[in-house]
Amino acid sequence: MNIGDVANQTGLPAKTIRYYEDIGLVKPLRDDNGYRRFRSQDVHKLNFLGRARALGFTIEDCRTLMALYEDETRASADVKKVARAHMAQIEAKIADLNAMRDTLSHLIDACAGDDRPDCPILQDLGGKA
Amino acid sequence: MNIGDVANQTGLPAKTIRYYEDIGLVKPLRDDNGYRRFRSQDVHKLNFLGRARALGFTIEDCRTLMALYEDETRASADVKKVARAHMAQIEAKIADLNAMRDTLSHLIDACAGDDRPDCPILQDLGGKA
DNA sequence: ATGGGGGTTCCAGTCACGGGAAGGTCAAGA
DNA sequence: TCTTGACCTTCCCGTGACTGGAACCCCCAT
Repeated sequence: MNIGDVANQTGLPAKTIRYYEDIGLVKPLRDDNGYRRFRSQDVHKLNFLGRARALGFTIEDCRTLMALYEDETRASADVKKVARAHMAQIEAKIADLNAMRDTLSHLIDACAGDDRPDCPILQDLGGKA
Repeated sequence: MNIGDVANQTGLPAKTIRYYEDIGLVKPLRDDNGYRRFRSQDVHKLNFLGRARALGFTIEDCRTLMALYEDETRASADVKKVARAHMAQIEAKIADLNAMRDTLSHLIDACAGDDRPDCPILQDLGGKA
């Protein structure tokens, strides 16, 4: 399979696939004309990567997870540890965003949103007073 | 005030303050020795920027908000519009993160986390089967 | 004169790609 | 056979909002 077919199958942009090769996540073969030739195991890896990325894992996490995936003697505890650390990050981010949303929500509610200049949003940003 | 004092007062790193000058958000004066000299209005602006950034507004949003802040003839509707657009982005991100968290949570719960290799997390990433 | 704690500029790196240029390759149709 | 157009290749730059670090200047106290 050429890169375009793989892009179609996996839903990953060709650019992304080339990038993943660049950083050593996949190692497709090469045809005589220089085109990348992807075996089914390459496609499988790319699907794995796509799913892991969709769950928000960093590339480095993906590298780790892939290594565990291919290591038959892994301990599931190691996988779980990576996943838990990642979930902690996600939850921290959610908490941050929720705080922002709450503040913004209050400010937006308090703002008339008409053609007059008075604006509690700007007042707050300007240091309240 | 020199940049270090301003950094202390605003809580912004000196690097960030220089960056903000670079991109034209603040325009401190210069002493003869080349040092930046910040007036109180500069400090005020930087505090404004710090708060806006803490609410997650992009730098471009900050630029817009600052312009509105300094425009006495602004309409609060314009401010509200910016804030609402930003809140929509935040909510979209929260939704994404919640979806990830839910999926991750399930997978983590299903994983024994012991020294055996069987792992539903990797199974899922590998395409379930 | 020396030391230390300011300040300055500029360059490179972050993260995970995306855009676009310049050019090679291939299969199909006129 | 020639040409068209859809592929593919590499390479370099840009993204956002900084952060780290090098190399250097300035000022005050000892």
